Amino acid sequence: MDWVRIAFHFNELSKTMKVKTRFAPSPTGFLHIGGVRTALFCWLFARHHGGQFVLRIEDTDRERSTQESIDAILEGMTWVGLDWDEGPYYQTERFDRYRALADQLLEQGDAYHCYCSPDELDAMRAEQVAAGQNPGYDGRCRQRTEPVAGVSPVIRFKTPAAGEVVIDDAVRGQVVYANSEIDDLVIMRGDGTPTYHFSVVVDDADMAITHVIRGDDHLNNTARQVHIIAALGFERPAYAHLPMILGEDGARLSKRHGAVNVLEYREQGFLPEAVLNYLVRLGWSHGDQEIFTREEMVRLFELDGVNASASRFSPEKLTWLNQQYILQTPDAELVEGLLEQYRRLDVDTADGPQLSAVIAAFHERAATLRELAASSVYVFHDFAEIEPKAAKKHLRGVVRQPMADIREALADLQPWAEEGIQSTIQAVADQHELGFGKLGQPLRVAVTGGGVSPPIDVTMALIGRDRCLARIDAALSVIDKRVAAAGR
RNA sequence: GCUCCCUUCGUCUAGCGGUUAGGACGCGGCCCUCUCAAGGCUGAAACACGAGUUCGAUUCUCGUAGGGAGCGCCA
Repeated sequence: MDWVRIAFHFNELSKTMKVKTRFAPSPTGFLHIGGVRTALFCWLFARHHGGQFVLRIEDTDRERSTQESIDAILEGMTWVGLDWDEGPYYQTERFDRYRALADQLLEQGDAYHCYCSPDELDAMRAEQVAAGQNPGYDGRCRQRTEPVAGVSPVIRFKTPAAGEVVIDDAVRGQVVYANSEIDDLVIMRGDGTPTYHFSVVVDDADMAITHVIRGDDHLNNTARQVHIIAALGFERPAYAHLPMILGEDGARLSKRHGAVNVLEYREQGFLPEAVLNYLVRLGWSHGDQEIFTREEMVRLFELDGVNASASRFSPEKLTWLNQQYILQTPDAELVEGLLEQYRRLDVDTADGPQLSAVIAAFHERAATLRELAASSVYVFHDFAEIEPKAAKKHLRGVVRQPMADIREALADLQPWAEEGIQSTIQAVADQHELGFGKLGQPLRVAVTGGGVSPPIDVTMALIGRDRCLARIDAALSVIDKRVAAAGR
């Protein structure tokens, strides 16, 4: 069966030659989340086989390539920790090489100059579509012998007119194209720069790429590239075309789908490990396993676990995974990222408890570092006012006396620690014949300004004695005002 | 329009001829509980449709439908 043959072919390739993959983004924007998934699979495959991973910047389109984009790509790759062994290479530094090979094709008779104008080409395509044909260049300049004055010609590759191309793809199986469906594509622009189809082929060969792993939007392109490879006498790499990642609505991922720039996830308080773990499960699986360490991913990743159908991006699941990672990551490793989030919130953490203690107390109720920071601000800064709803519900006359008793006992508590705080509250509750919760919640509101926090003893231990006493005093006066108002 | 690819719960997926079709996210319920979480248990929820092949199809083949991609002097 074809499948078996293809799988065998892949295994043999991996064994006999050193595996080398590449990620080749074009610097026309930020590093896309879909691009990261592609890079991840390339990286995993290389690492799994003890091979090399190359980063190549495809910047032949000088109109749209920017240094800013290059920086964003490098920063994004670094953030998620997909390290490369070679590169980054830049295609703009290799123009001489492309020109030389284009000349070679010209001499061989596998390419020719084309003088057609854009208008002429448009008209031709319109006609073809009207006639129900697959639009494509009809090769009208193949026979031309005389240059056209004033036109700097492009170079087109001469695609075989008859026959077919067969591509063995590691995820698609065998895909066949009739050559009649493939037109003569432009390989060199009028200005002497190469086009994508030409530069990829040359670079992949020059850089000895063994496995081309890329998005399946390139599947159709592969047929044309394979012809160029043959004409140049290069060896064909193995191919694996990955399914696309769609937005939540099933449409292609784009800016309107929120965060598509990886670096935005960093800003939102996601951990790179969580992002990678989420992405690896989009189009790849290993039985029922959901959580993979980086080492596990490298050890378990294989192309035969990659499926063929497109998947949708689910922010909910990413968020869940991120929380799992926040829960599992040693507190100390979270400190740096958390500090960055406090900085964004303008929170000064100098006057407060150790951040690792804050993390330990808050991590099970925060899905992102951003949430973790935002929900713990009161540990470092006083709040402007108590949430009205929480105050109304819990700061009542009945808790005035017990709360005052607690305040008094707490003032002398030694040491200021969870156990003592807990037993103090319990003692006062017992004394007033109240359940712990009857006092815990009002205290929480007094001390945090809201109704949600870690356990009250933990929370108060973190906030510190001085702040707690002052806030309880403030709450007591809120109660007093309220009682007075009610009594009037 | 033409060519190619894809199709299991709402979503991500397991399954590789015979299963009560499994797991995860999300959603509902219960437990735990000083709040909120986390955690545990639990419930609802899927093989797009139609023909074949076969003793037997979610699984293999072919159609149909739906979705995606490509068809540039973009990558």
